[in-house]
Amino acid sequence: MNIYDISSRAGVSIATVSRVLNQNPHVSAETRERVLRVIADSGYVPNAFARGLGLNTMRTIGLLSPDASDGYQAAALNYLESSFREQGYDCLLICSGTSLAARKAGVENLKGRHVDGMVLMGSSFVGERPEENIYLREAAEGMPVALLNGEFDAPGVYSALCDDEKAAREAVRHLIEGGKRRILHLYHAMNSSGRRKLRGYQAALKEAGISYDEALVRSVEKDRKSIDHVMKMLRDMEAEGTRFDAAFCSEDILAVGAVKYALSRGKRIPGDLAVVGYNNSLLCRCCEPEITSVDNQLRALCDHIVRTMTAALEGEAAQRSRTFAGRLVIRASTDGRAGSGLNTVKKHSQERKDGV
Amino acid sequence: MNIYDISSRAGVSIATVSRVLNQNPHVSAETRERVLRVIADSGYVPNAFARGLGLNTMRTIGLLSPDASDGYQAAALNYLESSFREQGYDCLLICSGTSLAARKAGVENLKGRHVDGMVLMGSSFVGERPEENIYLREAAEGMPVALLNGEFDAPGVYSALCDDEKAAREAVRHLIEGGKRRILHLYHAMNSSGRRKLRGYQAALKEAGISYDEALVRSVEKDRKSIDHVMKMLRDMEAEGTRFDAAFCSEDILAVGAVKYALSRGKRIPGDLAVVGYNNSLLCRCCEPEITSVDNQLRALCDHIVRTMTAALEGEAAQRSRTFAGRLVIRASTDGRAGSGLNTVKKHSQERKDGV
DNA sequence: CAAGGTCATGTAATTGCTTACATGATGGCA
DNA sequence: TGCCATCATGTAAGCAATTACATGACCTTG
Repeated sequence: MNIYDISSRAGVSIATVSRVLNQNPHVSAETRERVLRVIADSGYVPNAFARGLGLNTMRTIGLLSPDASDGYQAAALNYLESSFREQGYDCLLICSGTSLAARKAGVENLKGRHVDGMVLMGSSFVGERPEENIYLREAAEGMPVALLNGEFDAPGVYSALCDDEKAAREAVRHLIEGGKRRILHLYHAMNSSGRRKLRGYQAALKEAGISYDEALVRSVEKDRKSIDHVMKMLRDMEAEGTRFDAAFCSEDILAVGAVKYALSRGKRIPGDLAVVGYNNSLLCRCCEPEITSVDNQLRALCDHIVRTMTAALEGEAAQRSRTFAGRLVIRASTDGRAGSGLNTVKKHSQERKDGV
Repeated sequence: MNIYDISSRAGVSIATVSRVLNQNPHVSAETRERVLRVIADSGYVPNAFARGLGLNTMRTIGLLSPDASDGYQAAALNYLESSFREQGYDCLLICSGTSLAARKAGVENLKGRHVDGMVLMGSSFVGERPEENIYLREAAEGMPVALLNGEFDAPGVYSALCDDEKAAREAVRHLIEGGKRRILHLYHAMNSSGRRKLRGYQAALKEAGISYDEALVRSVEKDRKSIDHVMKMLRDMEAEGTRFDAAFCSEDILAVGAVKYALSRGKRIPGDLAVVGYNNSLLCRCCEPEITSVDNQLRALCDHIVRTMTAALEGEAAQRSRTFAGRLVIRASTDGRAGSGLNTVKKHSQERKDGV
């Protein structure tokens, strides 16, 4: 069943059928109706590949997620896909895994698929070494590339990110204001966002006159075992004589581990150990006490990416990069007075704008 | 840059270039190498649309997820995509939303895209009314359709599902063995899986000689507000004089709400209120006490779907439907002795096989 | 040495659309 | 009435691959 079948059944040429399919106004109402009836009767669906070949686009965006099962990326995925579809673009998904080689293969896969643009999710796409920035060739060749939570200044590369440094500084400052001095920083990856968080952590310590102690900064894998890993690590640290009274974590799941550790040792929260997470995911509400966390404005980041990507695809000028301020959502893990459901939003700092 | 450019630069015909691209053995080693070098130098990438037009496939599977931000569907998505890609299929993602109209539009979108097959995620795709089974036309027209956690007996429809009825019966039996008699059933959707769970709940009550009380069966929206909704609902129920000593929930997030309710009222868990969730998601481990939950073998379901889908696409015979047994993972919310990390697996029932 | 087989390579048809350009009908207006 | 603008419609040339079939070189073998 193709456009020729429809044209002969309707007694018109294929050009007319095509016009009907594409809402071209140069068709009489009568003819249009007849063609539409034939199409409906026959269950004809235009061949998308042929259309793509002629137009050189199938209106597809590639989404590359190192780990779509992660709550944060899943939420982003869901929101990005819906938004792009609203704009008439469908999304091809690649869950690459986190290794550089796998992510690179993902980018090449998307290129081979001739997607119109691609969105790379997560801060691991901005590397310090040039070979880590695996999308630059594609961007240079004219395919718009958007980074969610990463920033790279190059033509064709668009990005939206949270001001993690500032958010981290505020989070750690909040712990210090609660009287904490020995503050752990548990992180899961020292990628671009991880580096920004670390800088914020260090800045907050510095402004409070607390010296930076490398022994308090530890990395933990982020997966289903993270809770147990964190518990074990903190137990070992205390056994070795390392003291701490708070934890600033780069991910909510690590914060859950810290809370569970405190509970397992009979420590009071936040009295003996105050805990801050990052991403303000569902997990924060599930813990008891509930966990203070940084909301990094995922919706706003995604909105910006969809806007700039569609603008770029339609040849309009688009702001290359935009930074959004995080919000510290204060809960019981840092504030004994905070009851369930009565979350306080600490800061709502102004947005900063960059690029064009 | 197309196959003609490559062929003229390499001094061969387009057929030879095509042969090199497709690993056709009828090319001399020397020629092959020359062509590959030209391709590498020029950065040529074959046009996927033209290829798709000729072959009438772009090796794409459509994944339709009503809500990809849900932890369960996200995990399925991630695993399905990786597995399909290993088999040489890329995935087009549609996050439709849950309404029937939206899901139907999603199916039609995928059909228009000419995907090779589609996977519909979630039990809402099996309806009691015929018009709810929105994929039957596509299946009849020859596109394989796979249902994750749903079952429908028709040619071209493949499915993998958890024996929710049995799993629910075991879960409720476990509560009864713990001495509970007034067992709530909190559910989020009365779709095919919801109906199976309800039947299991009723069966367990019946075999224990406990009469079924409709007042204990309540529905709750599943979203970020679910915790608060459940808390409020249970508070109201108790205020109205409804008594209960356990809760069997169709989703982990609802179980979290039940646990939080108990904590907020100073009730002991599991003494005053025992709680069972469903899906064995990360949330179960975050709560304190940790939550007993049904693991419905997502990996196995996904594996079966990938296997049958690829078999169907390659024209091989494939088992149409397969049911997997759930596993009850016992934690502290039903068993005071269960410590963190020391989870017990209650049952590991045999699998049942159906269809061909 | 001729016939025939093997193998690398080329030619050209095919896939199903979009669209620039051609055509022809109709109607208004001088 | 004749000319031209307008508009519906048709013709045919792309788009960039795959692949059936043709060709011709070379080798084997009777």
